[in-house]
Amino acid sequence: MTQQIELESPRAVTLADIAREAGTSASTASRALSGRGYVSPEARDRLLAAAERLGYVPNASARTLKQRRSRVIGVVVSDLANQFYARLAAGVEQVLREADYQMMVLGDNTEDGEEVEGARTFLAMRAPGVIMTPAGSEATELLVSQGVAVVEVDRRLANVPCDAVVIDNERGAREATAHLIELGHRRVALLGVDTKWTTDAGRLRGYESALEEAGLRADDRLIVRIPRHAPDAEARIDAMLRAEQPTAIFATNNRLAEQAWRVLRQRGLRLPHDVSLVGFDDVPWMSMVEPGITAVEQPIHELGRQAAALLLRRLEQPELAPSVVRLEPRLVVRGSSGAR
Amino acid sequence: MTQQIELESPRAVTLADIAREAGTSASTASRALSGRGYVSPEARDRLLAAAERLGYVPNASARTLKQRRSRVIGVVVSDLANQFYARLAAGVEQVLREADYQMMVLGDNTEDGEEVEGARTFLAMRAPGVIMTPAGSEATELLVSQGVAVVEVDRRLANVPCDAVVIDNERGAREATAHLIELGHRRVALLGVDTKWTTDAGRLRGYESALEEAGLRADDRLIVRIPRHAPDAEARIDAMLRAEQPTAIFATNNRLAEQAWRVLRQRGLRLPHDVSLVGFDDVPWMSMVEPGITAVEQPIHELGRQAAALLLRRLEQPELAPSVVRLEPRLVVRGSSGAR
DNA sequence: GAGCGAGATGCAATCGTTGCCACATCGGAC
DNA sequence: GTCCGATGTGGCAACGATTGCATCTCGCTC
Repeated sequence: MTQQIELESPRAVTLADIAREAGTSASTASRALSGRGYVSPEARDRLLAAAERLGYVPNASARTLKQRRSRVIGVVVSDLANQFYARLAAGVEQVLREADYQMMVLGDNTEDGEEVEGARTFLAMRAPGVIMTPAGSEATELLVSQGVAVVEVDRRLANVPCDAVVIDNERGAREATAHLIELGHRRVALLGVDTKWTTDAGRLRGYESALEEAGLRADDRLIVRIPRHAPDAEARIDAMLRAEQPTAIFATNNRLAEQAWRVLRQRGLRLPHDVSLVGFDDVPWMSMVEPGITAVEQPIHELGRQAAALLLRRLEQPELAPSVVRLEPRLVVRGSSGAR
Repeated sequence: MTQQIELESPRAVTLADIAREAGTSASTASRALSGRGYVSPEARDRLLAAAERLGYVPNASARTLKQRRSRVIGVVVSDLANQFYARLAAGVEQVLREADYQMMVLGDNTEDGEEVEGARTFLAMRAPGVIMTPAGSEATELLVSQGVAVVEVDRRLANVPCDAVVIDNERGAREATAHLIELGHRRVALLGVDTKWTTDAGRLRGYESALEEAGLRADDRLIVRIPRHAPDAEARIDAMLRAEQPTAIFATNNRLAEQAWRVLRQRGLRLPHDVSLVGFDDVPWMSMVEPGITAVEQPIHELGRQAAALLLRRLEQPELAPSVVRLEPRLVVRGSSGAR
């Protein structure tokens, strides 16, 4: 209870301290603790004991400075509060941790400049690699030009060669749309994001190709592209519903699905009786609401794990040709999609 | 298209490089870029231009090594994939970013040792401060003993004095329980976590005191304490429901609420007709299911923001007495709680 | 015209770790 | 008895930014 708290933070224990304690030089201490180079068993034991006794914690900055690269992997996601990105980050962390790397997350690259800012931060820290869900190509290019390994995940935007892990968006969207068409729907609205991301493009393509296969024409008025963070997203969805009277909606991400769902509820429209709804990206609430929401399930955790694994592989073999891993989504049919 | 990619990563630009470029010494370059000390306007301009031209990125490790502290704040949360922690981290990041600090998240301190491991990582990086939702007291104590500022958030576990930001759990739980009692419930079950965390203790206390105020006795058989990550959580809840036939359930976190909800649905029990349900921590699905779940809403984002703000304050004024900020929760009544 | 302080700059040391190099020792091979 | 390779160890110079101190030049004051 009368525990004495040191107000002056004691200067941290250094290699020199434990070397002195064990009666060796700092070089030998370094070798003993890092396991590189020759050290006699006796010296090693003494040094390890001394390190333990003094509570030695190696100074990461000094090591990074000397070795010119750290063990911190940068991770940039668009929005940590969105379950998609949070689960992705969790997957990445698992694998990195096993390989004894640290993960440094920047959780919000919504504003364009921030992403480049983040890249600069990772350069400053001499991170050997960065994993990101890119918002633009600039950051990736900067990093790659400085010799940092980059893995793009979920979408691809870079104009320079780099590894990537993505979902087969086109196929997922095609299956979702085909499912609605099979149920008899002919007026299927698409809610998309107004970006140049490959996710959106792929999902749009899948939608269009499903229509085409069924001999239907895509109708531009049924396609709503909403900017990220648009405050009037729900109003736009509502307006389209009123104007176009689609019999089904395909929402291409979990946010849009939620917004569409809220609009439908507010309007008193019944799922699937009045309108059918299919989402892309299955999140927990979709299996909890009544009826459940039919959705394209993505292996998000695996997406993160693979991205980390790919990055680690590249760090070991920098000369490898860039590879793109494509993971398959899966349509989960629930009650929100019904026959017309 | 024929873009040449440098395979040998060019050694990064250093202060010495831009000093040479501008015809000054490295010292002057340092002063110009950091804004500390005298530099003539002309020299400054030349140096800034040179830095810009060469794409200078300061080496964070060198700076940290020399200054003996970094600008990285460690953040440790229990489970990034849980919306509670993800939103907390998002709040923290916002404030840190404004103050030009980096956030380093460790997203999973479920296993006891990992937390201490994380603390060691932050020590190695010479992080000036750490924010965490502690799982044990060891990590905090280690950090504090080494002069690192620590803010505990959501719960308090340390045996050493440190700042904290918490929710008034007792009050939230009391209100939730009182609400059920007012509706006529006499057999209110409590689903808690089997830990020594102050969150659980506070919520349990609130529950008990509400019962007491109403002249009721807490019945141990109605109190289920489930270990974190117990695989049989739903089975236990189910067993208690069958054995004790409570008329209402108070689930003290969002996971337990979800699990209870699933059990009720599976059993075909109707909310609130057969059983009432109130949760602690309002997450999106609770307002989406039908009926909506009555829940104690916590200002999570604010919790994160305050924790970061408190940490920043302490970094500026290390001598300040530790303070504990208590934020107020709010009961949101929805359809899942009804009259007995 | 001596003295002083503000303005501006560079030198050199330092932060803690690593790794190259030189040196020492010893057993064994020729 | 050399010579050699395998072991072990310590010295020393980096890595790149910062900073206390010394230095130097002005412009002023008295």
